[in-house]
Amino acid sequence: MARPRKADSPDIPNRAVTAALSLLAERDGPDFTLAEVARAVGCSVPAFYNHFRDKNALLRAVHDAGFHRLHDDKLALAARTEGSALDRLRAGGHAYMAFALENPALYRLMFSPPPSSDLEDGPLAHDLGRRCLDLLTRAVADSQKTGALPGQDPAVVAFTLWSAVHGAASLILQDRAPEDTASRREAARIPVETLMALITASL
Amino acid sequence: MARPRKADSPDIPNRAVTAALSLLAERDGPDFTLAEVARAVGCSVPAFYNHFRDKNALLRAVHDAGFHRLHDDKLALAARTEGSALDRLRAGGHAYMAFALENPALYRLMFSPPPSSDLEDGPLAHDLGRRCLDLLTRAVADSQKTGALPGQDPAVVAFTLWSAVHGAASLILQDRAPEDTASRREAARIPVETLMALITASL
DNA sequence: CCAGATAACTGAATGGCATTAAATTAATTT
DNA sequence: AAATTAATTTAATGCCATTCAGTTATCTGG
Repeated sequence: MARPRKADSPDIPNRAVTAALSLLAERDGPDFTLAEVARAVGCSVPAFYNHFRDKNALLRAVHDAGFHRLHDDKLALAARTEGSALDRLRAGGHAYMAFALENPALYRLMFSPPPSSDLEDGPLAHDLGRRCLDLLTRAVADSQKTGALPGQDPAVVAFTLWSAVHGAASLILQDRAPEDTASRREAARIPVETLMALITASL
Repeated sequence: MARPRKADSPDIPNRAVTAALSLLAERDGPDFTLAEVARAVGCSVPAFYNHFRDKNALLRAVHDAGFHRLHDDKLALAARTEGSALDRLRAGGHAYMAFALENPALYRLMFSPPPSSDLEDGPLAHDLGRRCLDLLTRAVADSQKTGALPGQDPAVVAFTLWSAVHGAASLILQDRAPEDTASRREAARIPVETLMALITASL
């Protein structure tokens, strides 16, 4: 099916994803039109359909690209940071919030996954999110070795912490943080520190 | 502007909201068409525009109705439950998760608010969510009187807890809970209990 | 009860946008 | 170089929100 294209061929799929990422970054809303993507890529709209089943397929590709970025650019970096296990947990939390605030539209897309009209749904998307969660689970397990969170299942704690930072990011991006927080950056810092305080209180 | 209508008039706005709530409950996706709403209400599509500026205005009304339900049917009830402050906190958490699981499409709409093409944006929507958050803040403050969470700002803790349950609900509705949880109900129970364990550990 | 004003309603456009269809061009194979 | 296949394009098609122009119902004051 995927006949090799001419070497200097525009490589429409990658360029479409890149263009969509740019459009998401420019606008605040998650809505761009296929015509815009096609114009940015330099092809006509129907040509797009030779590379993606439909618009949702593109959105899902962008969704996956977002998780790759989150994992590689932020979380993996934070996990490699010097310091105690709890420090890495804190760094990961702040890195996560920073990613959400820097890429609001992309973040929203990553967590309002477009309906998969495709049969092979779960595998990749699931694995990508899973890899991010695994990073977190490991940090939790390491923290437990230092005495924190005694007797808890690290996977359960990791999911709860992920829920908390995701929920906070989601609410802040909707301007639903308490109105007395001066800036989004501050609103994003507070829940992470509060969670860390809860965790250290269990020592 | 709002000329009083004939007494037996169909009261299109309320019926439209009710119809939209039904459609959201039936379908899983958040997408219904104005024609469907109009048919359920028993009027033509353009008649709809005499009562709502546009479709987003209806979505915002449904959004608000969702917060009313959440507050009145669930959270206020849980806040009145017998038991210690921590028990009420736990009951509120479970009630919140139950609401999300029972009304998935409505819940998603409540937390992906449609763009407000209306100038008077924030007040009501904000106040409704705020009232829910206030309930939670009060429960946290009461819990602190019994020695939990010493030295923390109750408003900050409340927002963090809300973030956590909202994030968990959001992830579970996307089938992003760890795949080893047997059912959604169980997946919804676990994060609330984990948070309660963290809180009681601070005693 | 009636004439005029005003609001609510309806069927028929309009227009944006995703998706398809039919036809054309380019590339690859033999 | 002819034939097969893939990639692309222009021109539909269709769904749906929104708007128009005209019509009917309701209310007001005489």
